[in-house]
Amino acid sequence: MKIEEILKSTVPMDNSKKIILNVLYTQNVITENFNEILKPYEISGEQYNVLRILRGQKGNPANMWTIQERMLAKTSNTTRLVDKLLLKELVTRKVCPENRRKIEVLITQKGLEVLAALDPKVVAHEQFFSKNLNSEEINLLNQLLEKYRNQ
Amino acid sequence: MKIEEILKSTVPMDNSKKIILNVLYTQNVITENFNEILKPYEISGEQYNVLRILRGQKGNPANMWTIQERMLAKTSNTTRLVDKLLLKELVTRKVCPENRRKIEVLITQKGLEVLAALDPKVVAHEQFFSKNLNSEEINLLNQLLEKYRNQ
DNA sequence: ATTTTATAGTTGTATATACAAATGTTAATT
DNA sequence: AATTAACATTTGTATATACAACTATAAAAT
Repeated sequence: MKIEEILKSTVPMDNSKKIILNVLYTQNVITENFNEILKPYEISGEQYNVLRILRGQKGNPANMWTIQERMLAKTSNTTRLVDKLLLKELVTRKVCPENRRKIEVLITQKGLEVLAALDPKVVAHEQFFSKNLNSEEINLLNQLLEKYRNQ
Repeated sequence: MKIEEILKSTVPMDNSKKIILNVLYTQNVITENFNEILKPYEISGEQYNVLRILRGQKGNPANMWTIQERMLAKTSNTTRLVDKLLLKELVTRKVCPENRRKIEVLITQKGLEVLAALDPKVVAHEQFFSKNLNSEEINLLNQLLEKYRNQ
């Protein structure tokens, strides 16, 4: 469905505006769909993101700055996201002995199990949308988005 | 910059995952940039969205459902967005005389002035990113995004 | 006419986001 | 050694988002 129909626009839209609206709306569709997957596990998208970063550390602890740096939304509050994950016992947190300003965050076995349960659903989610495009179009879309946001 | 570099991914990513991350990250970049434009006017992106919908009504009042329907994020709470706009005297709100369940929301002169002041900045914002693409690529990107999210 | 169902919007609560200020620690400067 | 600056994280506050429950009104069914 075209973006003008979705937003019930009465006037024709500039293509530059259309891209903005298409990106924002597509993000909404992806995120809503993904939140449905996460709902049974009672974690938010950003909390999932933190868990993925921690698993990617392969046993090494991550400090707050490392997590922040690898997150999609750089402005989100890592301390409080980790707080929530701690309450659910999906991560551990301790002060770094070498540098007491730093915090060492690690994913727990329980956290790894949640991710493992989610893995196939996440892959299915990724393919749910991209199945509408052939592999050439998928590459092209990635390239165009990367080119688009280059300032 | 490629999405893997931005998120400092250590492992190569599936192209389907890349699209998701590219869309989410591009949305973040666009939104952060746009929030900078709105900041001096002390309205949020969603509040701006409501004002645009109301201006598009060309003097006719919009009820809550109409506004909701035309918003990007369908889940946002229209009542409270309108509350905020009312406090700033950018809109008026009254009960519809024909159907007392409905609310008639109208943009005020002050609201129209805020939009008029923003108009050139919004156009510049739209072109700031799309200038990286030629008109053919712009069309293609719109088409691919629309095709991508078709379920 | 009364009850039921549908519609339109509001309110409550928990969580998330944005941004500035504050805290504690380490490193650099005088 | 004491002061200043830089760094890493936390806390406070206002606003926004998600989602369910609630209220009020109108329309439909009995």
